[in-house]
Amino acid sequence: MRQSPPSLTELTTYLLSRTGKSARGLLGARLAARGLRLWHMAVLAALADFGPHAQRDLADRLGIHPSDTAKVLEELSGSGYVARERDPADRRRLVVTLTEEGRAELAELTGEAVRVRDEVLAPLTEAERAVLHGLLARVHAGLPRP
Amino acid sequence: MRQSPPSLTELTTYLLSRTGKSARGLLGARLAARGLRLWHMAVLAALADFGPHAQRDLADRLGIHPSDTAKVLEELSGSGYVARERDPADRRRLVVTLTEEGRAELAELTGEAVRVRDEVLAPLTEAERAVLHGLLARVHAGLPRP
DNA sequence: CCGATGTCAGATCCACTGAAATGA
DNA sequence: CTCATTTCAGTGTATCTGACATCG
Repeated sequence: MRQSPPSLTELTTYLLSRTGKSARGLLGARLAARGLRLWHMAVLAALADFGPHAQRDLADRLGIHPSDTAKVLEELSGSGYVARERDPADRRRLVVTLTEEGRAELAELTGEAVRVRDEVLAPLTEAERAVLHGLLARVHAGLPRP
Repeated sequence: MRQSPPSLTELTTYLLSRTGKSARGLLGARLAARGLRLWHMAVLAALADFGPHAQRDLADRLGIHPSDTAKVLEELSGSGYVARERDPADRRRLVVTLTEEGRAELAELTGEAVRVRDEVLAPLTEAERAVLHGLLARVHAGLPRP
């Protein structure tokens, strides 16, 4: 009686939506336990990978609405994960930098994401997980900008 | 500048979440153009696959909150896609049946889902899409019931 | 441009009503 | 047979979230 309708499970669109929602929900719950949400992690990752950003550039890169970046950064700053400083070359700009605490926290969050992956992908072998990851990476790279 | 942080794209959890959100968003937009949402499609699919249901059984199967099924069914009934009748054996129960119009509409919606799939999975070959579908189906089958 | 606040829609969930079945 | 309990459908409320608009 708990079986999903085959009319839906035949649709890759549906499977993507469902599995994605589970992954999102599980990771979100673990971040929430640390007082963070998904955007916080995305910001930390962007700073770790690409170095300091102006706020606007962060918003552009991640697709966050510019109105919402201030709050996210305010919270990250309050926890000491990022620092905001004036750009000495252009003193109008606020440059956001990842702190050591922020880098350490990102490592923790990455560990949580890995645990969520292991949970969600439990039915798959290691080799299958790698195949899935490769396919999803190509799909993701081809997605239209939001 | 629009590149996603590798720290995130290395995480299958993130890719699942992102691609899933795209799929959900694209399909949701197409359903919205027809005045429907994802739950409406799920209900039509369940009725097509498993035959008439009492409302409560529909809610159980799909994981919809029972409070929300009434509104979804009201809307589907208003469009003539489902019919509701009292169960003569238990007059509390409303038995929901898919109409011919509902079956036709479900076929249309399925077509939309296929077009969304082709759009999202554009970077993959046919064979790769089949592999992805098979992996996702196993992942989906292993997900805990919400 | 930056930051803060407000709004709006969507989803989920809980509490309650009223009708009907069930069983001690 | 009666009465308390349970089940079902339906309504409304509350909360949370994400995305966007407005204003200083």
